[in-house]
Amino acid sequence: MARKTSYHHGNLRAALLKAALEILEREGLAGLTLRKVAARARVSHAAPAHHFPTLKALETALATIAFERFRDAMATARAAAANDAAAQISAAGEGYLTFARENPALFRLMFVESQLDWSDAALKEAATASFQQLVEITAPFADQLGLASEADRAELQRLVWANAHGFAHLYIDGKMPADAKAPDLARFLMPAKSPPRS
Amino acid sequence: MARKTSYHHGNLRAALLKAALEILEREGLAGLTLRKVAARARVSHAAPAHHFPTLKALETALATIAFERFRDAMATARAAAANDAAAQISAAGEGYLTFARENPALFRLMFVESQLDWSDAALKEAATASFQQLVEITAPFADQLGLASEADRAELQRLVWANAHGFAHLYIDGKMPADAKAPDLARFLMPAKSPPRS
DNA sequence: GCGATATCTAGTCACTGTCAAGATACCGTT
DNA sequence: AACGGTATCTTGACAGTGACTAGATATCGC
Repeated sequence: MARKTSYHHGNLRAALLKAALEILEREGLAGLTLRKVAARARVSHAAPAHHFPTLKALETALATIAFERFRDAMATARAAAANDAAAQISAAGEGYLTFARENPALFRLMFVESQLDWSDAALKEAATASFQQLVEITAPFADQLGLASEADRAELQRLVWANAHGFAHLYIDGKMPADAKAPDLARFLMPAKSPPRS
Repeated sequence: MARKTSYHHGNLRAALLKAALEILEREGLAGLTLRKVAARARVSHAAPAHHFPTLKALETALATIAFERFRDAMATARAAAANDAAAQISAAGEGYLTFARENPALFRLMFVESQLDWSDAALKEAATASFQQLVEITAPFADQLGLASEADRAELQRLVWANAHGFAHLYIDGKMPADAKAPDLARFLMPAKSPPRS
């Protein structure tokens, strides 16, 4: 129950996270400060300390939420796509990019290692669950390409991830035209199905 | 002439850049502050202002230097490789990754758009020269793959870049095992020459 | 109902980037 | 050769930051 009476907020932790997400969206990663978060939650500058002892702790909690949304974005895109290896690869890539495009500040926060506390169990779990999406779609893709050895399958795994991750980064850094689409790996790797010969 | 006499430094601008690069290497991007740079150059905290009116200006100058080294890293790797499309693609990717691995803080600085002044001509030129390396190697690669349309060639271009960029980012963020190698695009896209069938 | 504890406020500290004012050395003109 | 203008550097200040301490207030267990 959010109480207006005073002093005790009711659910300050949630309110701080909400305020932080709003600031992140409006001002970007550089604009995120503990004091602004506190002010936006109508609370003194030292109030967050009890819920998030340090800025890094707040950012870690934010990243955990972000990884959950990130996973959902990929899962939603996959669910809307056909259930074959190529379509799933493309869909997951789309989900990856969509999340980055709609939440550039969050995306950056998630992937600047030194800024987060990776000893936090919740963060590790959320991140692992996200990346698991990529593992799931790569296996049938590798089968279809006839990759047998673990080394080859691992390399394909890295390729799938690097492609999605790299394009997302380049896109939010303004290095790609606004209407550029993510490279479709399936299209290049499975020429038998849809050869890029235009 | 670096003069020790006092007051006038001699070549403070260069000394500041040198100090900044050292701090970047030792303490990472978050540890880079104007005051630390000034202190390391044995100069008062406001001395940098005349050479770099703002922190962003210093970072822009650093990024310009970084892009030049970045281009050199790729050029060196390419020069040491065979002169065929596949080898050049792999070599450029190696150079890309090597630079990121050896200069993670610089690499991050180069690719956080909001932190740099992209209206700066020198920065834009250095960055363009770097990316030109990728354009050069992609053309013969596209020829060899039989890609004719501009759309297909552009998509291959994005794929080459995204793969290198994404792997580099994931690597310096600790998302890849220390001994992981960058995915070899040529190996996957030209199965006739070296099929990944292990 | 009452005390222990969780939660929040107020004040402070060192550090940051930036600005203003003044001191010092250099450089071109005469 | 001297002198004035200018570029360079120092000192001092200000607001904003994360983090810490001490104290005020509300909630919860008993």
